[in-house]
Amino acid sequence: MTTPAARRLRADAEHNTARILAAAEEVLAADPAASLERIGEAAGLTRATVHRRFASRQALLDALTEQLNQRYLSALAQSKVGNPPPLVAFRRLTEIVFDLKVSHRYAMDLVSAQDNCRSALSPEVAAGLEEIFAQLRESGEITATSPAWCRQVYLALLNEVHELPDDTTDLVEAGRSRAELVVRAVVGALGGPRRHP
Amino acid sequence: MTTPAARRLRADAEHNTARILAAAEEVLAADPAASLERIGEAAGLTRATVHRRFASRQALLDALTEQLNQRYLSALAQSKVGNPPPLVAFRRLTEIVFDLKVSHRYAMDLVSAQDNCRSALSPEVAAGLEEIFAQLRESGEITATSPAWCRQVYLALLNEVHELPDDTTDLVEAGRSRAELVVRAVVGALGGPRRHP
DNA sequence: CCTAACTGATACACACCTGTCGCACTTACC
DNA sequence: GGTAAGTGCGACAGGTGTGTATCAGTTAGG
Repeated sequence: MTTPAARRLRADAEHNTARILAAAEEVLAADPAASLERIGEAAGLTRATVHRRFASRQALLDALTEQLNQRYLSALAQSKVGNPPPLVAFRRLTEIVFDLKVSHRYAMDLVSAQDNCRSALSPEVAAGLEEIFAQLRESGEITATSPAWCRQVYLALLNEVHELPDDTTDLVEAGRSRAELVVRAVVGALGGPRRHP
Repeated sequence: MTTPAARRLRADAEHNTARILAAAEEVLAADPAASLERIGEAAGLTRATVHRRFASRQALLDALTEQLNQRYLSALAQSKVGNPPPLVAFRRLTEIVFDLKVSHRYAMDLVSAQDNCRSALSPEVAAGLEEIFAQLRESGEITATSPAWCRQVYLALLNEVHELPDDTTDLVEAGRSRAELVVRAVVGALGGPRRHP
């Protein structure tokens, strides 16, 4: 419903909707309470045009979350090409999603922030993540069983690594990328080498 | 500066400031954009009175963060009585802070949400946490070295456990409290039994 | 090239929040 | 019990964001 698509938009109009979404992501990441005026300005458009593409502020936000869910799905698909071992797939996914975190910070916060015990994460994405963690568990990488717990820990640590200051002493220690740091932390948090006898 | 204290308030007035703070926590936790009117209403007071106690909305928010920082300090002190081993102190701290998370959810989000790479967490609290993690590292419980990383991972996982749905399958598995779950996850994430050779 | 689609500009109505008064009334506290 | 402090009520001014509408000008696309 976010994209009525009753009739196809003209090419430039469709291009502008993309610019609005990009501008919204950029502006709202800096200030979640930014007005539609500032978003339009950042997109090089007028507030009126923003309203023409998105009936309300909420509609714009919904479009942002939908866009992010699409990229999530794409990331999940990409991580599974070639049927790699679970840990490799997980690492691939983390690298892609980490880039998403950089370019879609606000949308990710929006999706994670549930209003009433309800996450905006699409069921398909949730299922994809659940599958990843199920495979990690089957191959003995983790021991945690609750899909919700695995998912939340993953997204939370991803978030923290992204907001980590630039004195990356821990990264130097590990000598790897930030994605690798996330993978290790998540695996550790979810019971890597099971420690309770 | 949050509490001018030029002259002591009358007893009932001071009592009302506490009610305002409590109401603010409750209302803002449900809706971070709630108006001062609704906060006053929840406190059984008028908006005018809220303005009398707190010059501006920002002043009220500052008072909330200051209050939370005080409770943080208290929690840190409580966790260290009797000079327990680091892991025990850490577990105690987690239990207390977990209760804080329940009763001061909005304030904790407020403190964690840095506006410009700047956390509202008081330096004293940050130092206290750093000390805890330093002791955990010295006793071999964790391997991570960056204080910021440890702190962020800790608060993030605490947050996720709190927002965990009620189907606590993982808790049943562990057979322990939620605080115990946090402790294990944090220790695991921060390199419990060091895994890289 | 010509029409339909799209945009910019502007204005309006509406709603909400903030901050500040002033005044009558109630309450705490010496 | 009397005084000063505190509160409720109402009102006002100022600001900001939202959503809608109109109209003239520009651009895409058959």
